[in-house]
Amino acid sequence: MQMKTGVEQSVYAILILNMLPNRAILPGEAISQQLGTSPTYFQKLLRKLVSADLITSVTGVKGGFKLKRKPEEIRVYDVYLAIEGQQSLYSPSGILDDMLDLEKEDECCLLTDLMDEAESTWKTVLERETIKSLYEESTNRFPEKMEGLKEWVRERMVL
Amino acid sequence: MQMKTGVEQSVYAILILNMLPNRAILPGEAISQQLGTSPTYFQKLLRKLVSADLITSVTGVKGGFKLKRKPEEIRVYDVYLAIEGQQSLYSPSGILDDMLDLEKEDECCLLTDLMDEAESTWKTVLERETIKSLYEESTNRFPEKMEGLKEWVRERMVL
DNA sequence: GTACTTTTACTCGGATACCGTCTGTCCGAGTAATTATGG
DNA sequence: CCATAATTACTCGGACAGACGGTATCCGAGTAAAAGTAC
Repeated sequence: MQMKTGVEQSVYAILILNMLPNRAILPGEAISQQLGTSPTYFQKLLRKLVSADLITSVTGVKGGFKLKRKPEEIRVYDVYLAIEGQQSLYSPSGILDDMLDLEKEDECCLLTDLMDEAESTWKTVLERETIKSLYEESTNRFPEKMEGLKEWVRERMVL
Repeated sequence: MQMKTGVEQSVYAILILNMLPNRAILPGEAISQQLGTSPTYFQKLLRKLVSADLITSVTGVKGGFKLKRKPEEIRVYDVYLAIEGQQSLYSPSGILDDMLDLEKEDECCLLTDLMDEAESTWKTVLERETIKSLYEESTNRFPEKMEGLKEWVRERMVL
């Protein structure tokens, strides 16, 4: 039970896209280069983020990606959902129903309520943090390093 | 990112072992039969529960398993730990360190704090519920069915 | 009837195979800006 | 100089290969109760 590595990559990718000036765009390969991940696989992650309406894509020459929402409206949980999907961490298998020989309408899983609640509190924490808050935190901790990254973005962006 | 099915099986297995009278023992195969799972794989789960000090085993003829602790001292989280292991759900990959070109002592992951906190609250919920509380809940909801199961256990137990 | 041996029914733990999912690669198609070409 | 065609640099989405972990099976070894055997 481990979170996919794609979630972390996606968060940082969005953090980079957040450095773009208005209407500017960054090609996917530039981002994957900065992240140091495999370009082809990273493209698949980007498409998931597009499907989830977190970023927009522009096709053709001078194409690329940019944020679709304001950074304060992109929660870490949104990124998680986009990459991992919305299925819950626990899926009951109905063992208890067989053991107790329960009818259809009585079907139950003692653990479901508990697990759902646990996952819900977990989710709540991930909903608190947004790209904006992450961005501010990192610029506070590493102002000059982040400025350098921003500079890099400006060199690679188009439009 | 899905919880292993073994966690649910283990919880129900312990729930069954909780029906044993004092000093009685139940062979692993009887349990797996009741759960309707593959006997060989289920044995591996049982051994994990033994290693985690949740249950004790008796070898030889008339051998089997029984609870090692009182049901109120076995939390769902203990079972989870025994099966899934104690590794955290999120493991940072250090991408940000490379991006910002951080030194060793500055190494950081913006997401670690958040993820750790999320997992912590999740854990807390799983620590609340114990085998005892699950057992009481199920006997309240299905008193006669649970009594039937208890009867089955008495037929299969040894010693 | 007692001491000893054999059988039996379990757990223990390793080796191994299967299978689904995550990771990663490749390719053809679509798209739009840029460049080349022809009049 | 303008219209059109070809090239280029991207995204899109599917097909597919490899790695890894969870699931599942098998087997030999250890253990202790029970059953069998010898005297």
